[in-house]
Amino acid sequence: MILSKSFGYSLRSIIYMALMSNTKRNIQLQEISDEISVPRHFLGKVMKRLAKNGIVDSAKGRTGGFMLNEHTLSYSLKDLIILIEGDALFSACVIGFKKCNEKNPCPLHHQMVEIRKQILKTYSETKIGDLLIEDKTELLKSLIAA
Amino acid sequence: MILSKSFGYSLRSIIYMALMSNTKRNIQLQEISDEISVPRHFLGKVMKRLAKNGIVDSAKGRTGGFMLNEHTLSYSLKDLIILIEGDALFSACVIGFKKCNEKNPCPLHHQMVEIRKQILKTYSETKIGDLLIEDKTELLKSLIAA
DNA sequence: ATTTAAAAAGACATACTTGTCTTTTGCGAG
DNA sequence: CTCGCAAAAGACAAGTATGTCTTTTTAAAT
Repeated sequence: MILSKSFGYSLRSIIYMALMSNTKRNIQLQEISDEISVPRHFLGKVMKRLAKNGIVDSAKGRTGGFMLNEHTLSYSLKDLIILIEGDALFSACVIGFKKCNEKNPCPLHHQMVEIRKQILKTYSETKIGDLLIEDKTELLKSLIAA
Repeated sequence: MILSKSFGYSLRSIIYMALMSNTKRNIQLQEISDEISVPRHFLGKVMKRLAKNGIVDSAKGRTGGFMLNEHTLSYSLKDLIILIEGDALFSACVIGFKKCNEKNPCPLHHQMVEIRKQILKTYSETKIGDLLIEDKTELLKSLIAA
């Protein structure tokens, strides 16, 4: 798969929270993992990472949980991917050359430059909030169906 | 990394063999792994797979080794990637939806369709032989430098 | 203050990719 | 025919992503 499961879980969780944030302030891990059908404790680690890096907020204690903040939906896919996967997807040579660049290109370098240009453009321009389509019911259904 | 090490090793080996096929008929695993600096036995498994699937030929015994065949350089990057990595890169939903398609798209579906269109085009149109640039010395140097 | 319930943290298990080592098989050289 | 050397094959280890379980920390509710 192009992107990791951790990334998929992150994105689905944030979208789920965005859909629910009208009705509730805090959303618990249990609810998210139940609703989008992902392993609870593994998701916990992923969410912790999002929280530590300010993508979402979190609160401990009795009425604790996770919540979006004013920036969450403004982060781009690229931001989220780099946080979860690192930047190898955008920078590392696809066939593992340590020093692969314009002056010392690997045999695939020129092809990859073009591909990455488009990937980077799409992932940079697409904000998480852009994924919130009009039909909320349909969006929720697709989140759960995964 | 977008593509696996196995794929990188495959491609580098084939290109190395292409560069050497003027002077020798068979090239041994030992030589390839020495020259392009990859783990010998791991490369053995990769080459075995290439041989089993007809991408290259192989011969056992005293003067054995690997050799290109008349089709090797005509295979596309896509052929090689699918053989080594499977087709998930081209088909699987990037955030893991089991049933992700036009009618039931994941939130990233439309963005990914465009990206994959270009990836598929580039990987399909690029034959392994297309990577054999004019300057053989430069090409060999880049193979070894990885 | 005590209890309760949540995230945070950490130990451990599983699956897959990558890497190492040894044994088996097969073919050409002598 | 026998020997040597190559690929082929298989057992095993390391590293990483993923998944499970338990303990610790923290804050609200009572």
